Parts: sequence; C-alpha cells; structure tokens
Amino acid sequence: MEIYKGEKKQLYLEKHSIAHQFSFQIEEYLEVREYKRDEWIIQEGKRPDFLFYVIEGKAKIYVTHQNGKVSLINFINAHDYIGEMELLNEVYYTKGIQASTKTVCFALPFSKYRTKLLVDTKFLRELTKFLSLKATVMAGKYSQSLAFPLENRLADFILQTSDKGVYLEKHVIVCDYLGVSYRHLLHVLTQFCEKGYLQKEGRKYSIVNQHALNELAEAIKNR
Amino acid sequence: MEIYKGEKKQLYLEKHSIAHQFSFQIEEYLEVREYKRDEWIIQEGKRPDFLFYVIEGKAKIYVTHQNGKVSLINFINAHDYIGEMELLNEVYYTKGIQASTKTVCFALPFSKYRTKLLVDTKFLRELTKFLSLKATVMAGKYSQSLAFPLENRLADFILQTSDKGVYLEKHVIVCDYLGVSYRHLLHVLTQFCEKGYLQKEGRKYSIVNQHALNELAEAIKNR
DNA sequence: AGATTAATATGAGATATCTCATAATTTCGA
DNA sequence: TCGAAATTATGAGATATCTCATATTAATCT
Repeated sequence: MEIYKGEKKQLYLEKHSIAHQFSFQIEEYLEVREYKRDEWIIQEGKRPDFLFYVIEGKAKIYVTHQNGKVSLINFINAHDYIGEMELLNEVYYTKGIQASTKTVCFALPFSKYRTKLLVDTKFLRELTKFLSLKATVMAGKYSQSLAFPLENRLADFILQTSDKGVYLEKHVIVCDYLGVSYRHLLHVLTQFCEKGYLQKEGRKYSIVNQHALNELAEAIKNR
Repeated sequence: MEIYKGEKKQLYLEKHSIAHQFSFQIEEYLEVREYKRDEWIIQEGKRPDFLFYVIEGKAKIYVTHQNGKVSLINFINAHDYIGEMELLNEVYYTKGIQASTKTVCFALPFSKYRTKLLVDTKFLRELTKFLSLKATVMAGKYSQSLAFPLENRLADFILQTSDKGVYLEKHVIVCDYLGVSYRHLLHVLTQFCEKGYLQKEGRKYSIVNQHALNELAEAIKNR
C-alpha cells in the first residue's frame, strides 16, 4: 500500500473532490492511498481505522465460512464507501476486502472524524442513499440466486461484464461470484456455445446471439 | 386497514414513542394504522405516500419476477422501517409488503415530512444504522444461500423459529422463504426425522436432537 | 530459462433439487 | 354445514449442480 503525498495527493483531491458530500473540511487528515492488485484493503475480522471512499479501481468483498469455504459476496467499484459498517456499528463482523485491480481511495481516520461524521447531515444523507441502494441490490441478488438456475444469472453476468461483444472474465472468479462450481460454470458456458449464443475463441467468448442472452437475463429482472 | 383515532391512538403514541429518533415534532400528522393479516401495506410497483415504522406484528417482503415466480425476500418485524427506500430514492422499484399477522405501525406522510426528515441528523443516523444492518443481513443470506444446501439453512431456520422445542411453521411459507420447492423441503424434513433430529407429531415437529441441528446451523455462520 | 503456481479443460459418477401428478386432510367462507 | 380453497403428503422421473480425478496451458517468480 502506498500513501500519496504532495503534488500527487493534491491532484487526486482536486480531480475527485468529495467535499460536497460533507459540510465540514475533510482534507486535513485525509489520506490518498493506493492498493495494488490482490492487496487486502481490510482484513477479515479486523476492524479498520478508516472510512474509505474508492476513487478508481475495483475490489472484492469476501467472507470465510466455518467450513473454510470462501464466498465472494460482491464487487466494490469507484464511488463506493468501504468501512461504513464499522463507522456506524460498534458490533460488526468485518468482512475481507481485497483489491482486484490497482485501487486508489481516500481514507478518513475514524479517530479524527467519527464524531463529526455522525452528526453531518450531508454525509449521512449520502451514506443513507448508498446503503439503501446496497441493501436493495443485495436483496435482489438474493432472490435471484434462489429463483433462477445458473443459465439465467450467467447470461446477465456476461452481458454486464462483456465489452464490445467480447466476454473474458476469469472463470475462477466468476464461479465464486455466482456461487457455483467451476465445473458447472464451464458446463453451462459450453451449452451456450452449443446453442450458438457464444463462440469460443481461445480464452475469449464472442457474443453471437445477444438476443438469446438478453431473454435469459431479462427473466431475472424483477421489473 | 384501520386508522386509530383518539384515545387508542394516544395509547400507542405514548407506549411506543419514537420521538427520540427525531429532532422535531412528528406527532401532528402521524397516523397509527392497523393492517389485518394478509392485507397489503404496500403494493408492488406502487410508490407509497408514507414512511412506516412497525410497532407490532410481522410482515413479508415479496417481489414478483418476470416469469411470474414470486419470492419471499424477507420478514419485517417490530422496529423496522418500511418505505425508506422510496423516501430516499426518486427512482426505486417498490416491492410488495404484506402483513402476515395483525400489524400496527406509525405512518408519516411524505408530503408533510419528507424535507424535514432528509435534514434531520438524529433520524438519518437511526436510518443509516437500520440500513447498514439490513444490507449486512441480506449479504449474509445471499452468501449462505449460495454456499450451503438446504439441510444447513433449514436447521438454522428451525432453531430460530421454534418455540419450546416445537417447530410448526407452515411449509408453504418456509419453502418460499428458503427458496426451495415444497417437495424438497418435505424431503429434507423427513430426513431429519429419519436421522432422529426431529420427531413428527401431527403437523408439529419436536426437536429431539438439538445438538445435531446446532451443528448444521453453525456451519453457515461466518465467523 | 526453468520451475512453480494459477487457470483452463474435460470426463464420470454422485447428490441436491425440481417438476408433475395425484390424494388426503384441514381451514374457512357462504 | 357444505363445498371450495389451502395445506399437507407421497411417488417417480428429470435436471441442475457438485465432487473428484486428471491433463493441458498460461502466468509468475527467481
């Protein structure tokens, strides 16, 4: 992990200002941090000392079950908060958060800001929106996961993550995210190829029949 | 739906005061409402005009998928808010909320309070806590549902809902909630009986081997 | 460059879960 | 109190998904 100083720090502060989300000055004790790919921003079970706001990059939330099984719960993207659970709740089991690309974020030390943050209307309103959205998304994912087979969820995932008609996510991450075994993911991908929805080209898959995928994905959207 | 007036209303206002969650007077336009079992507090797809706070009773959140399948997403209990998503977000697909017992709640009209609520530190902090918990619970449920077979989730559900060693939830609701077919739920319940964890007595099930159920349920608790 | 690790790939058999069909029992309103 | 609707119950075959075993290829480290 690297902490930006001087000019580099100023650049980020200006270019990605979040001052409008607060009604007091936050810059004095704010750090700009860069985490490298695979670095842990927060370790599972270990309460963080900072509230993070992601500027660029992508991270993954993990939780370890008692049987040792690890679940990828969600992705974190730019403009997401991290550590807000620990800011708000005295008692909370901290989940692990790992950078999946180079990730730059602002870090606000609890020690300096906690009290101020908890009475700041602007910030609380922003946070409330963020959380309500998060809760909604999780609820949606939950009901989807129960109501539909992989076929539908994968179609949706492919459409969401593909770029210019090409899908190239890593299987290991995807099967973790969608909660299925590696074997089964490959199985369904093969089916998609056989049905002519996708065409395999080396490691990549080209979308051949977008319409078919759309139909599968549509089924899981509750309106 | 019945709106309490006069003395009955006063009684509820005093006995279940939520004044401490707000920094302004909320009583003037507040209604105390009673919904009967199976009545819809909020209809799916139809934005509510009130922020609700549940005083007593139990309700269910439903969402209808495009294929007509309906998912029970979660239970709502006393001290939960309803309609907070619509208060915060201009754009939000409203889920259906149905009372599963007689349910009494406070209803605050958006028209009178929206603006005030959105700048009230006390309220926002309460709401933020509520939402963060909700998001956490949903995330937990999500990862559980993917990582474990019904056996584990059912064991947990039985322990949570049983009273004095007796389990008597309706199967139709349970299989909906746990997202499995009726047939499979019965199948696993039968297994539990065969293994000597439960004993069937008419419609009820007595817990015979709590320890075994505990072990199954423990597996899904992360930490 | 060679060694190690991570990721991809495929087969085969086991298990969890679903769908459909059908019947008995209970609940509840007219 | 009767009949409709909801709930419980069980069987049988289909499908989704998992586990394990094993091979190949790509990425990473020294």
